[in-house]
Amino acid sequence: MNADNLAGDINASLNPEQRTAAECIEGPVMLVAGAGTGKTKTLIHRCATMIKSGISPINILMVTFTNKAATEMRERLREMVGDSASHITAGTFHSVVYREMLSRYPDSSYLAEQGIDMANVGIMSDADSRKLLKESFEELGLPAKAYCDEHSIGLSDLDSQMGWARSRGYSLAEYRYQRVSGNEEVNPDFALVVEELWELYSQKCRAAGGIDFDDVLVVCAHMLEREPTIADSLGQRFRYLMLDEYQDTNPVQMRIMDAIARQHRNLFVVGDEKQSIYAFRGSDIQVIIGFLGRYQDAQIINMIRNYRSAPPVIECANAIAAAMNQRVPNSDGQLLAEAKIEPTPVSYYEFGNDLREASFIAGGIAKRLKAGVTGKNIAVLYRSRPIKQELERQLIAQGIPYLLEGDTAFFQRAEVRDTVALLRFVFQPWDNMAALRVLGSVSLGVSVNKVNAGLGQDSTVYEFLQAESDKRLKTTKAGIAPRTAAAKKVRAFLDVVDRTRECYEHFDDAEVLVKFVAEIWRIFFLPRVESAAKRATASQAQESVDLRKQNVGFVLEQFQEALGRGLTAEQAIEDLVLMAQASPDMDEEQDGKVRLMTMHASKGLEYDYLYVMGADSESLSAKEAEHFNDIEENRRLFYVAVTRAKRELCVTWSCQRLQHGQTLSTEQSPFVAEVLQHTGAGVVRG
DNA sequence: AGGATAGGATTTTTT
DNA sequence: ATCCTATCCT
Ligand SMILES: Nc1ncnc2c1ncn2[C@@H]1O[C@H](COP(=O)(O)OP(=O)(O)OP(=O)(O)O)[C@@H](O)[C@H]1O
Ligand SMILES: [Mg+2]
Repeated sequence: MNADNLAGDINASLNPEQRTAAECIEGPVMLVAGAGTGKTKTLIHRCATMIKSGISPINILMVTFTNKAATEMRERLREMVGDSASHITAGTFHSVVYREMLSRYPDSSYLAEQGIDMANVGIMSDADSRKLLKESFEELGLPAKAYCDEHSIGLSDLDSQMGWARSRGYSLAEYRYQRVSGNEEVNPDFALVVEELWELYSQKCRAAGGIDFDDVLVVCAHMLEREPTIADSLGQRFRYLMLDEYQDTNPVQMRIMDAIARQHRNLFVVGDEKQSIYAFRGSDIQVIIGFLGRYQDAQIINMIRNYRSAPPVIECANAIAAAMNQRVPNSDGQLLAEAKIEPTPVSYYEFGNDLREASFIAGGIAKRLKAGVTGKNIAVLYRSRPIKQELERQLIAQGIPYLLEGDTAFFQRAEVRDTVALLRFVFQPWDNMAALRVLGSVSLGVSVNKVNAGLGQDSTVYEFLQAESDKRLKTTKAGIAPRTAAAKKVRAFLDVVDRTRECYEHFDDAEVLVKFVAEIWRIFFLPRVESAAKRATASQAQESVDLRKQNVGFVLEQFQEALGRGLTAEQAIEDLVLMAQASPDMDEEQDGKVRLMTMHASKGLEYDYLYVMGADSESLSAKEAEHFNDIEENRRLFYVAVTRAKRELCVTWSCQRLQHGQTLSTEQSPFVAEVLQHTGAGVVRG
């Protein structure tokens, strides 16, 4: 079949390299190119080309870095090919692996061996796993504790080691093996403590009926490698694999994709090694750098034409790229400016303190808005969230509407987590984590400590509560004694929980179901919220109760909406846990709001007017110079940040700023210095 | 059950 | 400096 005839018109807006990539659909292909060269655009066109040429969308798997990116892909694809776009599988590694891989092969012998029964296991939220990890840490044996004290090792050190090992695909057994077999990379005493923690933690996860985010991927990788028939069956379903942001893939994710592509080898990856910025979370730049080694017949397509940014921005980006040391071979990493945008020089501003810096930026934004620029076309990027504090104050003071992109505060709120826990408890009574959280937030006369003390192995909190609800008063009279007060309360609670679940099992009415859950919350959770609010001042109190009610209502609305889309209750809960759901301010009018986000969160996005703030030597450099990669990664982060700009770019920093209540003296970031030297640009002192 | 208080953390993420 | 949490106390 000739792709040109069928797809020629849809790819008319592509340049020759992009077209080659979009129309080369068999075999391994890597599209590796700098920022703004149209990688993501090409990916979407390639998908559209395949569908137009007769490939069934159900055979296409597209993996993106965030849920939001997946939604946007599907949306843009729909514009090109219509409703068949909704039949492709698009999502993050975690959601795709959990839903389409682990859940689809519950009879896998590997899963059975690992004691994972997909019918009674749920994906655990980050907060849940952190809680279990902390408990495990406290239960470490005395020698381990002594070792930690002596070497001032904290939970975070052990956690990041565990995270690193699992991002590399190690199971506990394999991690232990590499210590026993004398791998020198990790201190064996340290590794021993990690193993002990890991063991305790896995037991707790199993007892809680939870599988954590890391394990979703590790377990899947092992399952596919141990049972190639499963990998091949997935390969038959997903005949075409596509991955965006390949530079931030970790080795387990790589193994999963390689396993599925084993037979057909139709693997299309897209990325830019100069934008690899998630190593702290296990991503490995070597995955993209080593692609050609793993697929020696792969077609490699490079692109250097940037269609996003004005020439001065490109000059700045090129200067940063020129200083990089970890590069894909056969390219100098330099971009050519193709966008027809009137050039405005990049400006670099140094301020005496963070206050002046913030008010300069707020003032600049106000000017642009006045000139008619829409808020959503302006963004401010920073390395870490505290950097933006002063700016937020200024924006509020000046009445400039803004939006924190990538903010998850909503899902961290107590009442939101309570509501999710309640949903989990209602529809997955075996979920002990959820049950315990519910128990801690309602007043049933049964404390969490009591349950923990009385809970036997292999029994659920639900069963424990059932037993509690049948406790009788001691009585000398014959006949059945009445229930204790606590037992009555527990009984009442379980009754309504059971009735709700039965309603779900027997009727298909999401609205009634959600009304039931809302009612449970009102009866059992609200009183505690109200009494807590009483202690605050009267006006604040009512506001906070109302806000909480609203938030609970919002979560339930999302849940109902997910059920309405045909998802099961379990899947709708997964959506909430994976935070694939919207947060409440998403249905407000957003276009007028200026965007504030971390540099990490800005990956893949673009804005007409861009401020990169806090570009100082403390935030944006390598503090621990012994880690060569940290320098490289921070430089890449700066590269990602500046390459978001379309028209104008302004880089700012201040010589003094407040950190943890103390004044911190800083100077310009070394990466800024590199750019200034390379481009000959000057600094304005504001 | 709920309040007070001491102690700890305080990049980057949302999967 | 400030916020959060765990723990102890009432
Ligand atoms: N051939 C082209 N002609 C005109 N505009 C293009 C072309 N290719 C891409 N663009 C535009 O350039 C911009 C950047 O494209 P895209 O986001 O796909 O780049 P990218 O390589 O994925 O960038 P990043 O590395 O930042 O993710 C978009 O606005 C896109 O519409
Ligand atoms: Mg992109």
